Amino acid sequence: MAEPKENQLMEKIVSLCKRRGFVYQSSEIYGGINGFWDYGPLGAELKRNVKELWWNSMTRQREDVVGLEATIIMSPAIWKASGHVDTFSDPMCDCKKCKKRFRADQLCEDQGLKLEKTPEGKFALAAGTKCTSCGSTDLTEPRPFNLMFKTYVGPVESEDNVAYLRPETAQAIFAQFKNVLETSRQKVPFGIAQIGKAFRNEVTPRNYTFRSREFEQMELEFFIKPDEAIEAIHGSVATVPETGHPGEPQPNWGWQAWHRYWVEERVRFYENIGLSRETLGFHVQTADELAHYARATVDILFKFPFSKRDEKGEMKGEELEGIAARSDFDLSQHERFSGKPMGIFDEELRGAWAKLSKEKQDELWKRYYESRKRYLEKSGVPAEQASKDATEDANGLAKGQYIPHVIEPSAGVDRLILGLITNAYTEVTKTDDKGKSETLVVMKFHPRVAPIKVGVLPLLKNKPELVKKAEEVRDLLRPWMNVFYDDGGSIGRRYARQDEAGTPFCVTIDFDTLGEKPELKDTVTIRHRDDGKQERLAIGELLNWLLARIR
RNA sequence: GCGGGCGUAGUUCAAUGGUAGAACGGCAGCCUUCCAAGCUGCACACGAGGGUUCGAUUCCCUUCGCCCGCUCCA
Repeated sequence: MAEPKENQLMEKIVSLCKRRGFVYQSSEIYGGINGFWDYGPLGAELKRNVKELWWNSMTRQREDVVGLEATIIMSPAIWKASGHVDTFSDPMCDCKKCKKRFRADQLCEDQGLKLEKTPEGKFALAAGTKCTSCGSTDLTEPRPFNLMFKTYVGPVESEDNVAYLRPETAQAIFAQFKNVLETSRQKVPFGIAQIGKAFRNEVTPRNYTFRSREFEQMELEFFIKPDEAIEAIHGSVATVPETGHPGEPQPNWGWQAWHRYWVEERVRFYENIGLSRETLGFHVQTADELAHYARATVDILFKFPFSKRDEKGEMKGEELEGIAARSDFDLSQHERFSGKPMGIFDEELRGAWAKLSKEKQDELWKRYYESRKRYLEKSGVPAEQASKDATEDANGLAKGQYIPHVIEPSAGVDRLILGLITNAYTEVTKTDDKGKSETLVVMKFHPRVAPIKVGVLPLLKNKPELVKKAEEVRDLLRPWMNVFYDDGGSIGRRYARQDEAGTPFCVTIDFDTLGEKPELKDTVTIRHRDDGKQERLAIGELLNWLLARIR
């Protein structure tokens, strides 16, 4: 019962987005292209506002985060180190009888067999592998399914110059970590933020712009000291409450406190742009969901109209952002694959270490050694080499050297835009004196993200004095915000148009503005989008009044 | 990628083997002293390609796209 209703809502939202110029299908005049979407005039403003708010709150308003803008195409070696070349290309095969599709490696494993590799490097199913659905052995050859978009650098298309469009922005940050550290005069703990396009050749793009093949990410990699270093310097690692914001960062925070901190910082961000806590959901990844290198991941979810309900009728929502504690995995991988040291030297740690008791030194040494050894072994380093390398790493720690750990809040911009749009969508049914009712749409965006901040409207179009004054007000506000001037049709129609665009305020220039009532000369009507209420304000106060509400 | 459904103005819909109408919206003009008022006029569509046919938007095939389910989602 609820299902068609939710689809209808989504359809209405899709129509509105097209009709008002928030979102269009990419390449529409050629029939479209699956998984790609364009933003129209209003959508482009909305998205720009969101990205600017993120960038501003993440970098400019903080002492400890700096920005980066890296290329989309990078050395393919980066994707080998990150694991994407391996994990993003699963061999798949189909059952020719019942048309089911399987991951070839899982299918073999389920039957106690092993996926084989031919000498040419192709995959082959083990003899006798059956379809787990219908039992048929008539299966297609396993075909690699690469989720990364591939291209060639240079005019010659050969395997030697294959490159990939980045499937995430994060890796560039790790790859440039040393450069940023050198040039920014930052010290751990600090972060590097980046906004940019990423590409994934999804099997099935679905749910409007939610899962698309080209999308934008806002990612922060926040580098912290390993807990063993914190303990060496401060005696112990701080514990913070499991819920709520832990407050201002403290020097004795370990990864758990930082992780907690970033989850709450991110929730604050969403609240600040109009997504209340009630519209959000949280998913704490369980041990078996976590990637092997991750210590913890909390997903921030948003309840979309297409989100499913569970058996209990509860809606969890879909992921807007994941905040992952990724240990020192990423930098370690790049150190191993590039051969370039990714560790840093911590003067404070070296000094503190020397003052520790032998017992404490041994304990911390041992713990660091174990965690490095675990990483190396899981990454395929032979046991003997792993323990040798881990010993070296632990000896390094004693001299003040370590590879920073990382907390990664990684958000999808386009998902957030869709969340803001569905969250803003409101229908208002009005009945006039004649009993005729109609449903109007009001897009209740937070003024901070609204594409148009203010509509400037002369009450009547055919009175040149009103038009002239309105144009003056428009020009007064225009350097400060996105203003929309409209003199077409009745004033009510123009209000309705701005409601659909989500414009929080409209300024109307009327005869009192011109001095019909002398005491009201040079004042205007301000009309509020969400309740239609009006107030009167002097033009001289207008700019500051608006700025206070849109910032 | 598989199965099912669907593609007609910007949007929502209608009709038809003889090349299409409406409502709303848009634009222009008139009018209009605060919430999609009114009048006049204008523009705009059969997703694409092929086939059958004297003739295809309509029937058939292919393709692209959208929706639902499966699959996938580092």
